[in-house]
Amino acid sequence: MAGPPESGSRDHTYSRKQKSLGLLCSNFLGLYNRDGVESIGLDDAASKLGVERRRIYDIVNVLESVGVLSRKAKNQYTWKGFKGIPKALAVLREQGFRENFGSSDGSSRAKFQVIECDDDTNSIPDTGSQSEPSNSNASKDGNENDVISNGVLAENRREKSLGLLTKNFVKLFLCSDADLISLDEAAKFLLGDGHNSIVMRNNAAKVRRLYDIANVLSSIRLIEKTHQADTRKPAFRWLGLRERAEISLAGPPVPIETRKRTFGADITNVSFKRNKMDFPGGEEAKEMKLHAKTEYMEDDFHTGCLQQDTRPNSRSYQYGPFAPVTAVKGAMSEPKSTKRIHDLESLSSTFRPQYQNQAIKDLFDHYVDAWKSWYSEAAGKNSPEPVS
DNA sequence: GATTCCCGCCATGAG
DNA sequence: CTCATGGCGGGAATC
Repeated sequence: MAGPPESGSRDHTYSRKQKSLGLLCSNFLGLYNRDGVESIGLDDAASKLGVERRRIYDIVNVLESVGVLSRKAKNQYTWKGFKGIPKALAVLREQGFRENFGSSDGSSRAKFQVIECDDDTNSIPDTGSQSEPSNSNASKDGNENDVISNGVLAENRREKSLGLLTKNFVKLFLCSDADLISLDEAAKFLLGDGHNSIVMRNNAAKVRRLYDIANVLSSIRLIEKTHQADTRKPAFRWLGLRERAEISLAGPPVPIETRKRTFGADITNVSFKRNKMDFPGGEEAKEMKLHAKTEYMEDDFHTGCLQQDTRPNSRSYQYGPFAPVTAVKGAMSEPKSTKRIHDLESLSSTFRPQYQNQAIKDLFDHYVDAWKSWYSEAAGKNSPEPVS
């Protein structure tokens, strides 16, 4: 059973792309991105998609970082769908600013929270996500007996790399005005520092993770793989939530591979600095613009919002080289869910207090608004919006 | 030759 | 212990 599933045919067509994470992710979405789905079993996914679990972990980890999923229990994930993305992004953005992502501090060297990696001692004990300032497990020297042996610690332990890497990667886009980041730059930021030195070595090794992440995010269409216009250097372009709707609407199966630069018809692609980003360089390099890009979501909701699988026939996903595509946004034939809107009201008031930032608060209001119109438009669907 | 990145070994952690 | 999770990097397919 090991190895590729020999189809008993002269498969000179064997290609890695047929098994790429991106494609697998697309199939994954095709499988679960439809109404009624609310929980996902890893075994189920693995067997249905015909891959080993290991791969499912990869996908699920990055998807979770973007809010499409969330772990519920062992082997069980809660499906949130694309509608979970906006909130997740807002949170990431806030965190990003809270951290050092957007600071123009002269002596800021502590880039991200973790991930420094060097030759020796890989994987520094992560400082844990900044989920809550509550914990005070200062952990003095010596041995700290277990503190709160319930959950908290576990969560701390979790989130090692792929998930964290994904989050940081996304923050990079959200907290800067750059919509195009080259692979090199991203790697430099996520792996080490701008200091030219050792980093080079592990760089190559870690970059592999970047590819993994990029592939998954690409299939979600949050980003797109391209090249810098002038240089042929590979780069990632942030698409946010807009492209997605259009693509699926006009959505030909887009093989995720032949796309090279198919739709270069971007609107905001007019003039981007030909001189590389301001990332590399000296201390001044870290001056990312603080003006958050707020538009990355607003437009989306007006443009077409998030699409949901609405195929009446529930066509199955495919294993072939073609992405099944997450169907198109059609008309749901369900009665208006006025009730849903009501839920959102309370939902919003439930979440609102969480944000201290006025900006975020406003943003959130915007989402809620968008959600309302979206729901009343799409109606139907009986997934009980998982709170929190 | 350089990029891209799949495969799966095996460390680590939960139960 | 077993099983679930997921670093990590060798090395092969692609460019």
